[in-house]
Amino acid sequence: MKQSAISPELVKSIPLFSGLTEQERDGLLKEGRIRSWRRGQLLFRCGDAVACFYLVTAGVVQLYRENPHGKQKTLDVLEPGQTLCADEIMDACRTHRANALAMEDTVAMEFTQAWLKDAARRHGAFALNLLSLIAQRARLAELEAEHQASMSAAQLVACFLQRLCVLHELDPRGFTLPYSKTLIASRLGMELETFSRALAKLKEQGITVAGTHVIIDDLTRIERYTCGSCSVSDACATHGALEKRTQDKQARA
Amino acid sequence: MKQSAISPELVKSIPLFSGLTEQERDGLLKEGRIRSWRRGQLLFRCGDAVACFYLVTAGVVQLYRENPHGKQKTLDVLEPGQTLCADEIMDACRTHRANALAMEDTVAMEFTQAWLKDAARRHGAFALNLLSLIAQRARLAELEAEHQASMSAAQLVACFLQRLCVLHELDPRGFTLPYSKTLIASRLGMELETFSRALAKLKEQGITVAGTHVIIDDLTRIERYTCGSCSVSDACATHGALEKRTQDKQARA
DNA sequence: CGACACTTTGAAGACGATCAACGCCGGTGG
DNA sequence: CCACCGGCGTTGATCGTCTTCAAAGTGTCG
Repeated sequence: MKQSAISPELVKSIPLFSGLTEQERDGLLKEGRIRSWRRGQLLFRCGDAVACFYLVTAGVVQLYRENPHGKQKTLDVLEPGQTLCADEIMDACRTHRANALAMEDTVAMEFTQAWLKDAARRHGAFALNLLSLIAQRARLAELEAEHQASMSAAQLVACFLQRLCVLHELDPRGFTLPYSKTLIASRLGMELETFSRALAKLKEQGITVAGTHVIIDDLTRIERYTCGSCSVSDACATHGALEKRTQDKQARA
Repeated sequence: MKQSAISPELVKSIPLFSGLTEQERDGLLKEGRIRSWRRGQLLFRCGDAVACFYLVTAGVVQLYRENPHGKQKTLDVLEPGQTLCADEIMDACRTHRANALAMEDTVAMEFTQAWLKDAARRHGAFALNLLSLIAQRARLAELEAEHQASMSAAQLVACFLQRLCVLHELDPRGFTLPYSKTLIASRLGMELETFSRALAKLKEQGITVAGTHVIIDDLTRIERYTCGSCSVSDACATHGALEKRTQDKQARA
């Protein structure tokens, strides 16, 4: 196999394979099958039997679910280097819990379930990497759930924008939203109208949004969020600030 | 070590060790240290450095967190045979994300982090069991988050009671709540008052609660919840029923 | 009996969802 | 070139649900 679908740099940057020798890694990788999807196609559908483990090598994949009323909630947006279905395979549950949609033309490597389990069984390092991956995803999901429960819409949006800024290495003094507002609202689990109104409130907080252009005044304490923390307010600078403001407002009234 | 803190039956029922030989299992277990806590003591505190992996062998442990306003949210209630901190150890995060409180006099085996990682590295079966454990916990947490977001308080309570009934093998035609209402409300992420009012609404739904005594009329579709599913309404019998009722009511008005 | 923890009930308020209307823009077709 | 349309986002008004604060009820245990 002369030509690979995945660039050497991308391979090296994937934590799942760290600690393996190049031979081990390439041996594992060559068992994958390369597949492509056009923008708008589904990689799999919620309720389908879980069949494969995926490693995205190009494009963007949206994971979303619809609840009984037809409302869509976006769970995640995956970019090259990220993986799908590790948890669904390890978990006893046999069906997909979400839809996976190619938001752009997408290429991914596809592996069998047995491949994933064998790799974990055979290579101790791989098993630990996989454990770490799943545990981290679980922690983030947990943190997010706590945020949803304890923060207002405006606080959630502020958190999201700060995090976006850090994770995508955007300049806080001025950047363009990488996703549509509809998608972001869905990702944050709120209605588009609520999101829109939240943006207005943020102007007073030092976050200015006009169209798709964003300016964040104070990004000082942002690292705390990214690494997670015990207290939610510690974890999110803007959360604390807004909190205090709200209390002040109540005190005035 | 003649006397063990853990009964042979309990050991055999722990999925984490399945697929290992008895020698392997006992070899692993004997590296654990037996510790006890009195009712009301903390096993560890939110923010502490993660130090150990625990296997509860007697008693009850409450995992909870407090948010910035001092509100407590109960994350889980652990009983003998269950484990603590697997995810926190595998995850890169180095501090506990919750408090662990002994709700009764409690005994647990304590293992080092290195023990857990070595066990996963050395024993393929153990690694897969651990992956399965963490993935399942993550899935349940995700399901719960979705429930929180899409169901009313009454629906959440109904789900909880049904699940309680199944998991604790209680007789739906009449059983006593194993926890205080305050604890359950905290577990469900709602205020005690909201919980109390929700119970009243459930009377019309075939779930009668008087004091700590509960009667559930229809438990027919309960298994669907336990095994999880794509659609939330599929996953929770009462959710669907209440949903329809609400829509009917709106249609009438 | 009285103290205390736990629970219930009432009334008010905050917040987000929902419905509806409108503005903005890019594309398509006449 | 213009008219029309559809997707996207904003804004206003209303409504239901949960939280909050307050008060009263229930039970147990000394």
